[in-house]
Amino acid sequence: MSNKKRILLVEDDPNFGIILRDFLKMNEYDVILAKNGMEGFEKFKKFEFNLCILDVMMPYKDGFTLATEIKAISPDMPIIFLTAKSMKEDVLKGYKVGADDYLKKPFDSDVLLFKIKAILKRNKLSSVIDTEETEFNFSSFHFNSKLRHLKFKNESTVKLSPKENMLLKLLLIHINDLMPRELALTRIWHDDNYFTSRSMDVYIAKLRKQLQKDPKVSINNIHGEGFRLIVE
Amino acid sequence: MSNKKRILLVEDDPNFGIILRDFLKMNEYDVILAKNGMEGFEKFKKFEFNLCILDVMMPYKDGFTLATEIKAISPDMPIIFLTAKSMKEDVLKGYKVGADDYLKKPFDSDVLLFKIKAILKRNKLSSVIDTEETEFNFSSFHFNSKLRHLKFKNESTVKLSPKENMLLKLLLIHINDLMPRELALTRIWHDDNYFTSRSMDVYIAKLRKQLQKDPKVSINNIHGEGFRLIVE
DNA sequence: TTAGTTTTTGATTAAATAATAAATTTGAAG
DNA sequence: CTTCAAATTTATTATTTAATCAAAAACTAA
Repeated sequence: MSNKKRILLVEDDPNFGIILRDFLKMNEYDVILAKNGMEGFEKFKKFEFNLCILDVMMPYKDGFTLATEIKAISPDMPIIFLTAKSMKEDVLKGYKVGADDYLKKPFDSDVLLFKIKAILKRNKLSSVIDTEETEFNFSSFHFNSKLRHLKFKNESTVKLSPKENMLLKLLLIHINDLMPRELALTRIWHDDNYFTSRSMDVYIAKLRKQLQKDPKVSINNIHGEGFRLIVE
Repeated sequence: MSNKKRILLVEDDPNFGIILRDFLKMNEYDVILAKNGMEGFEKFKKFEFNLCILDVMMPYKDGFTLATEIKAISPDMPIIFLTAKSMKEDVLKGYKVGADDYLKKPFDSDVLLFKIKAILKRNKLSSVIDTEETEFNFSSFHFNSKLRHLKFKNESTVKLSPKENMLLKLLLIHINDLMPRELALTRIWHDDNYFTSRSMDVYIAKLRKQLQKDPKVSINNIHGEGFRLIVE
């Protein structure tokens, strides 16, 4: 499992975009590149990111508009803008939209790396007190996703691995409803291929082993679609 | 009582310093102006601030040195550097020292206001996990983090080293809950790499040795996440 | 300076987690 | 009913993270 930080890079100049993507990859980041605001927003919704680097001037949808849409979904998503211009209006507009930082092209790549590091560092810390739901009760189970603990009735607590934990959480968010395969694969494995799909099946099996303690709880497969956590 | 945010402004050019101070005051900030690094550090120790704005090039003590001293006392104090130069080395040095942002003179005052606003906003959150508490009682232990004393029942008091002390305090703030590795590494070691992480493990072992006196107290690892001080 | 303490470093071992492979079973479509 | 893709399961291997230990280095106070 890689716990590299994940960056969404949206840049319409293909040459610059690809070289920047490769540079960031060399520095231990997982990077998804999109070539305009439209595509960037699709990628943003599909995968999970720790940081977005957005070019300001792009066809179809500019960086500011995209940033606004991203912030509507994830208000705390850190955003760095890249721009050729450095006009006051643009800088201010960027800060209004909630930019964490600003880089004027051409920029020094080491400076970019430091900005990324600094921003990710403070975001990690603020997540300590984040408001995300961590406690779930369903049937006779109690589940704490921060501590990765699953407890059945008054039996001793079972520790879940990170992947088991995330998968159970995703299933619970969709409780009694379809949790699409694709969703888990893109959110947890950040990829959707034969092997990650097999891997996910292994984890479904592991969760089933835990959940079968309670006859009222089960994970159903919906052939070709995904899974459903059923609680009577 | 005024709940204005308090800013320490350190700037050696008196004309520029005074006009900047007045501009910030007009914008509802309480500003203390110091005219060099030496005086800035005195003022910093004397008063309490929410943000520091430091000129880089100053006589007696430059901005970087001052920032380092400030960070030694208040690791989370937000700092904005002002500089005439915008050389790569300076920018990088600033980020290494822990700058939150950087402004090249001459800068636009509205941009500065936005940066201040953005930085104070995100720092408000992280201050939630700051605590002034110095006395902790847990199970049969009594811990005084100011004196760095740990006492078990009526055994003689054990003196903790500074690092042991800070680590125990962080664990206690998160008692029975996850204390993320990264939190301790950034708060105590100010860096997050292989070696600081090893060092932290050594200190966890040292604390465990002390805490094992009480069977009701233990430090659990949560693989890949951090540690948990458990008190039954 | 020196002795004592604290901290870092680096190697080694152990434990936890994840990926992969393969054999088998299930389900849907024609 | 047959066939093929999808899902399940178990076993094995690989990777990542943590614990431990001891020596070296850095620091501190007399």
